[in-house]
Amino acid sequence: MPVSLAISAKPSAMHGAAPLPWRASDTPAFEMAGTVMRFSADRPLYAEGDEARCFYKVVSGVVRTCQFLSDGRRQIDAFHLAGDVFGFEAGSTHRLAAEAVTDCTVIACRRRALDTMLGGDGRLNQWFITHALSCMAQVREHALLLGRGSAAQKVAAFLLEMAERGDSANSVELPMGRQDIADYLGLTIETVSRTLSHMEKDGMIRLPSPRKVVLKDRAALRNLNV
Amino acid sequence: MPVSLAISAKPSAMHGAAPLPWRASDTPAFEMAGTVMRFSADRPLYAEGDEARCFYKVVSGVVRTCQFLSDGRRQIDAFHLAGDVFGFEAGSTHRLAAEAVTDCTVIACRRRALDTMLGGDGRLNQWFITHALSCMAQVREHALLLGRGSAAQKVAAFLLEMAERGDSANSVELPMGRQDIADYLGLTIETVSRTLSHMEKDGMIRLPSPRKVVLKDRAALRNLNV
DNA sequence: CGAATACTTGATGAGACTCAAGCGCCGTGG
DNA sequence: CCACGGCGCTTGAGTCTCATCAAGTATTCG
Repeated sequence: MPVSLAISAKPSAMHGAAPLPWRASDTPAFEMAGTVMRFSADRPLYAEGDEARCFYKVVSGVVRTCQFLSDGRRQIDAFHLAGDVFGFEAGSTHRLAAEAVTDCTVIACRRRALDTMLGGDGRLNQWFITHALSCMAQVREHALLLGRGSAAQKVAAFLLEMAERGDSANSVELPMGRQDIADYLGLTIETVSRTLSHMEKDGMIRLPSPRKVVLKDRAALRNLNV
Repeated sequence: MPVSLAISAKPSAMHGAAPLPWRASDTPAFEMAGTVMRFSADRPLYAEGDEARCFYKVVSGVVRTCQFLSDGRRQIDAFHLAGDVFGFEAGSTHRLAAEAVTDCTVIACRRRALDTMLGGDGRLNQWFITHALSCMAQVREHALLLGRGSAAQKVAAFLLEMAERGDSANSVELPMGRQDIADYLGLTIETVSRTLSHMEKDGMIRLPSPRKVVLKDRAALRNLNV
């Protein structure tokens, strides 16, 4: 079931709320053949170490890429929303597992097909190089947050990121649970929960329901930034 | 003073001691014109925000890439040793500052020259894409260490990395001071120092001098790993 | 309605940071 | 040659943040 896979302008990860070095106009208007696949919430798309035959573009829903630590903890590397591309690897295997956060639809694209194209199409090359470098900047941002940020800084950065990636309204619907947030930020669910409660008490946010956050004072959240 | 800039097989950063998805045989045997430059210890090569006209390859000595945080702390992103390439950016400016750790010699290569070549040479494209993805994997590794590792895990990983990147002998000569190590690992100098002392007491390492470390029990160090 | 799941809240403790002092090395100057 | 000062590193004591352990509440779903 080959389907058009327009590679979008949006970078593939949610690593940083920082302004991205990325413009819609930078994106070449190329398309690639792919296969539509559906996954229901919490199903794996692929596991750590699986052969990296495909990379993916999210059509709808949310996907997380993550790795499992020797002590059983899990580090979520990124959340991938509609339009994001993920699963492109340097080596022959996936270094990160990918799992559906919500029910989702993705387009899978054979990597070999891309490899053959990469010799020829200049714009395609440019796009992938820029995409890779762009992702790297985001990973760095995330690394900084993980390594240097306090719990409050982490949660604030996360909320601002989610707001920015959504319709950027003040009301944010979180597609993932507390455990996912904690594993993304390198915290425990208790600390995430406490930090959110504390922010509500301080008037920075409102929590009409666990999954819904209203940003009341973006400036205050931003001021926490690393 | 144009000089040959053979892009080496070694990835450009010291982000993880993990086996790299990278073979010497993968490297295209292309060369590029560059300019030799020398810097003495602690001198900046470029600052955060500088226009990214060039990228660099280390000939000798050590360079660090880092960013400064709003509270005055510094995060070292990577140490670049002889053969490493760094300073290649997605956008038009350097997101990270680069500074000489020791006296060093680098080859600077104009980025524009590369951009024009990227349209044509397939292998060159491949190399850069792979290089970028490879670096990303290392940044991820570093992010994991920063976010999830204990002080002992961080220091152990750092020592193993340094050993692996050097001649891989058990005796490692550290080119940087404690503050650099601390800023690389997201710790304080006191914690780095204490951790090293503790490891010596436990018989994992020996410290003949502050800058010299002898790995006595690599397995024990590795067992600390995240 | 009841059970399971997700989330919140509280009490306690471990690990790393901060502040502060002390050590050792090296270069300078008397 | 030795005294001095500066710098990098080490060590110690107290504090703070976040993880852990443990209930308790809310929400969903059978």
